[in-house]
Amino acid sequence: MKKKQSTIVDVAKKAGVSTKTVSRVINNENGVRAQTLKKVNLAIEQLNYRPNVFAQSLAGGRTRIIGLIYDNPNPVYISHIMDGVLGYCYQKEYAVIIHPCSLADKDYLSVMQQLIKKTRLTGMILTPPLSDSREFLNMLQQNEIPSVLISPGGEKSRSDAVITNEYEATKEMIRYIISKNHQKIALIKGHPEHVALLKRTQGYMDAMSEAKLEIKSEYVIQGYNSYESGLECGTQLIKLKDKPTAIFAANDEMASGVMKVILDSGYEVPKDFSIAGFDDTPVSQMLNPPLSTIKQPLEVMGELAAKKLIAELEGLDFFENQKPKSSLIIRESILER
Amino acid sequence: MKKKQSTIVDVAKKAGVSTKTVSRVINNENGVRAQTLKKVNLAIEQLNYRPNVFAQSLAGGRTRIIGLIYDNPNPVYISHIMDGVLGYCYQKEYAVIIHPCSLADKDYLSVMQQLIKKTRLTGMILTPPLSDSREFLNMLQQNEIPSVLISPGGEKSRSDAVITNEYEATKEMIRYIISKNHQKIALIKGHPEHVALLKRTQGYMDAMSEAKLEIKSEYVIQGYNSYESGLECGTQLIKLKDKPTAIFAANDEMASGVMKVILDSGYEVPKDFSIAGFDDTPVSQMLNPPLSTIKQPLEVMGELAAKKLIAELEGLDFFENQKPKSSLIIRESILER
DNA sequence: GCGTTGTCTGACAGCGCTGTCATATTGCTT
DNA sequence: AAGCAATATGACAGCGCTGTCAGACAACGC
Repeated sequence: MKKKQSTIVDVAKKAGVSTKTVSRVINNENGVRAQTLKKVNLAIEQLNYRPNVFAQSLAGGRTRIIGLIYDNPNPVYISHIMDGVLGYCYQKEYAVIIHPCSLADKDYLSVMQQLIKKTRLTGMILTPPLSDSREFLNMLQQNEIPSVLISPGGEKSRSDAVITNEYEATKEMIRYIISKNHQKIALIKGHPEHVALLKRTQGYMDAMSEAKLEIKSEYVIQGYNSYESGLECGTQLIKLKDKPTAIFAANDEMASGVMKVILDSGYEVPKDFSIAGFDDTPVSQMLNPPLSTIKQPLEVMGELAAKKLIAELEGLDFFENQKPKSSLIIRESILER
Repeated sequence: MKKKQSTIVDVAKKAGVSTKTVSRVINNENGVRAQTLKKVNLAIEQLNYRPNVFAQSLAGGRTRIIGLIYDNPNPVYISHIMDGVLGYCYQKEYAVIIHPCSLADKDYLSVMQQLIKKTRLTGMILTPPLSDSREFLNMLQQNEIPSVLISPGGEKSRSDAVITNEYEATKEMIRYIISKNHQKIALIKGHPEHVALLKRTQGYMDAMSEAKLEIKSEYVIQGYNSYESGLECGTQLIKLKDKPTAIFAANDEMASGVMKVILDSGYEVPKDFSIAGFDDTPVSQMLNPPLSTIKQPLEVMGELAAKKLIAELEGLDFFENQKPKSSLIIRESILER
């Protein structure tokens, strides 16, 4: 006795309507009388009916597949985002195609275009730094693929973006450091091509100005997001005559590089230098001393992105006015002077 | 002028055969004359034809979707496995559904069963510790879902598993430590429910025996894979009268916990204690001192798993007799005595 | 009451492919 | 050369759904 999945025909029969009407119901089309709606929904429930996605896609010419595209060397980052996206999509019966994409690859655009053709996906979620590639966005527009951007750096806020209070959080962190009587605070900037990280820079700048602290140009160093880059920047910093007493790095990797250099040079953290990072990667907890950092609610952000995208795909309005909040994680790497 | 995707009918016309024959060609069915095969393939190429997966699934009743299921707190681990799986599946035009699954969840089995029904996937790849759940495997068998297991701990080698030389690699690491004149080497065992990690334990045991070194029972401690667990185990170890001089932990998290405790207690690494871990998580490089560890070729393993699964799904024989090799990463956490 | 909108609902074709089964073709045997 | 099995190919229905369009029905004004 095989339990076969029931089909739209079964539901139609049971409800005493045509299959088309059932179709209308499952697609939330309007123009179905309330009474009919109820009948159909009842039948659906009783039969535990679930539309066959493949038939839907075949007939409708529109799939329920969205792409999650990333070019991020940090697996922890995307894996959390992913959790959020997957959770919501699963419940909404959308499939997710996860795909890497390297901006460094000359013809990444055509690769992506192929992906779209091949998988026939109907929407995309882009993580930084992809979310700042104008070309990419244009390509999507040309292909009529709706998209949602996670933490785009760009100008003004757009409805199709998920952003957090990175700027404010950074500011708060710098303020916290200042409150510990630090005045000479250095900044290691994020990769110049990751526009999103500019907000971190901006947060630093503004917090410093607010406190009327001088921003010495030699305290602001261009980093490139990697541990190695942190190593280099740290080296520069400790060579300075007038050394900073605290260092904020735009991500944890760089912060841990800086810490390493400092420790290796015989200085102590946080006694000689206080350090803070950004991201709350697992490393930050395990560093010695544990690193103070900023944690973004990545899973929530992923979920929100999925919500926005699916709402758009289904032609629904979507308002979620609160933006996910990052929070300070204070550990032992910052000391009061 | 819209460029429509060409269909099987177009190909059939162009090649002067029936659609069914084209279908046979794209599915590698046998019973097609070489000459016909060539004609059809030519037409496919010329039209840049690509079968519509949805139509295939609808008509054939068999999807080309496989599931990658994980219950692993380490995002880095799965993300590398994932890269391997995705890469191969993309090229073979299989879709991958990635889904978490918690053994701790009482009814994870029915959740998984629902997933299968809902997504109609036809094959699964399981990562540890899922790959050791007998129940899970039974359930899959009952649902006739072929599967491939990554690093199952169990008994003998099975054709549907991807394994590495964890045992040998651990042994090698212990031998290396011994070669640095250590005799008192402690082991922090992996989570008892992760059968796969037993191989690490076994590697330690055998390397010690081979070297005719005593395995003091107080040197062998049960860990639970987390950083916190490492903290505890480390505490136990340094309280010992007769302290070990080297400590091998079954993963990097625990190793870093141990290191933290040691450092906090005023001892030095590697001067007082040498330490080694397993996994080569990003942390291991950033620790201070950097941790010696063992790196598994996770991406290769993921790819291999996908290869095996797809081969099975398509009824092909698959022989790949070499198993992916783990390698020692020697950093500064081990010192010659 | 009747016509006239406007609102619901259903019949039906067809999305692109594969399974079944019948038919055509080939190769081999004698 | 005829006969037969083995092999290769094709016709056709149908997978489960949605789009189109026409028909049924309700509501409304006069």
